[in-house]
Amino acid sequence: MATQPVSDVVINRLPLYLRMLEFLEKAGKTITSSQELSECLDMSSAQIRKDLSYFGEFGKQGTGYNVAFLQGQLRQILHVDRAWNVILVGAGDLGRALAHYQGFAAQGFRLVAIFDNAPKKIGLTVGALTVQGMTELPRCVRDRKLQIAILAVPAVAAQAVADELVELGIRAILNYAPITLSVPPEVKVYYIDPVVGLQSMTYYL
Amino acid sequence: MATQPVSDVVINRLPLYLRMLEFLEKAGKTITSSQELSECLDMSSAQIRKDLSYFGEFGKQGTGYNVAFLQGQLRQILHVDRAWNVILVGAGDLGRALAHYQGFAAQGFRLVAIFDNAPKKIGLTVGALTVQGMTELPRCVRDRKLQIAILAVPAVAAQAVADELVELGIRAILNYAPITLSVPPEVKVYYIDPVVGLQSMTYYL
DNA sequence: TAGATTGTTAATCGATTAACAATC
DNA sequence: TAGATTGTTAATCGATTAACAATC
Repeated sequence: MATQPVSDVVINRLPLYLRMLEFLEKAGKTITSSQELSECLDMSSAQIRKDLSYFGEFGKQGTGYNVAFLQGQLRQILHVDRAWNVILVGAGDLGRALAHYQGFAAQGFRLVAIFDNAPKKIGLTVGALTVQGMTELPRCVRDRKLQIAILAVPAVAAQAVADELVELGIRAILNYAPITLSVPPEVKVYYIDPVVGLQSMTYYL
Repeated sequence: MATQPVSDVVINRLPLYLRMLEFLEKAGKTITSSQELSECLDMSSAQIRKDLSYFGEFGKQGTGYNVAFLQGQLRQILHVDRAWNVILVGAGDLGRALAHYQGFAAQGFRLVAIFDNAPKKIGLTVGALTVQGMTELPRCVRDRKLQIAILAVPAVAAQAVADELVELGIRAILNYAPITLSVPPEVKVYYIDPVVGLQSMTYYL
């Protein structure tokens, strides 16, 4: 319940709680409990209560949690009670698919620019945006003080692009390139590699 | 070094080791060490040695690991020393992008069919495949004894589709739908939700 | 009130790491 | 041989859980 450093593993679960609360709200629920959440999320109720307790007291004994209230609290904690501008680097198949994905904007992540270094791709229209050359990237990031980037370039190019992004002030990278990036500790990287997921699962087959 | 149950957290790191070994091999390295791997992957060398030790002794004191040999061993352990056939359910923007992604086949995951329930989408050509209706799904999975599915349908449809896949014998689901699925314990689910990644990172901004 | 559920503690469980003998 | 690095142990560290007083 105090402001002590909270571990990564706890932080990574908060978005799952938030997502479930949105789901319950859509289903018309106004109240829930750590027990109900734990069943839906397949974890223990003690874990949910403990995770939340790092940030405050959000429930009522005997009753549980108000769905809308806890949602609001989680948004504040995660800093998603505001919109974030995001750039996308890489306009290949994956990059263009990500640019079309509605789920980002639906959660307050607004794609404001797309970059690629291939002359063929520069100038292409992707959704509401036009692909810009990498030379335009520094001004865009600096002028708009952007902090979040999505990286969807080939593995061989990823580290160099990451270096540039970090240099420009980017603090969070959603990395789709199948490579572990080397970045300073103050920069966060979240890795998405479907092949890693498949290879983990085949172990059990 | 024995065949005891190895924890999920260890299994999930093995694909990262494999990926790094492929990278080192491409870079012309024939030998590496737990130290070198640990620096590239940003973890401790002791952890890497311990993880590998659950499965055997793959290195040589004083020398390190043969890159090609360790790669082969990891492939065997993860059961990716063979090709796997995979189906994709959902032919929206995301599904079609995944169908075009070359990275699956490059690692031995062959997409053999795509399904969707929207009449508009059925019959569309996506890469080398034609979108089939969901009514065709049972026969495909059963006849080919498929075990792996990629789920790229809207959140509201995901649980119902997952139930059907499990019923048909699917044992591993790569889930792109932003929802926690309820499946029996013998079925593995790997979750990919970029919004969850972004929301975890904004906590630190 | 009786019943239910929180927030928190202490115990347990599991994962990581430091250190080093073995040995290439 | 001297130097290097593994595989493994034991210690440390951190995360999860069981349990319950507090209280709505």
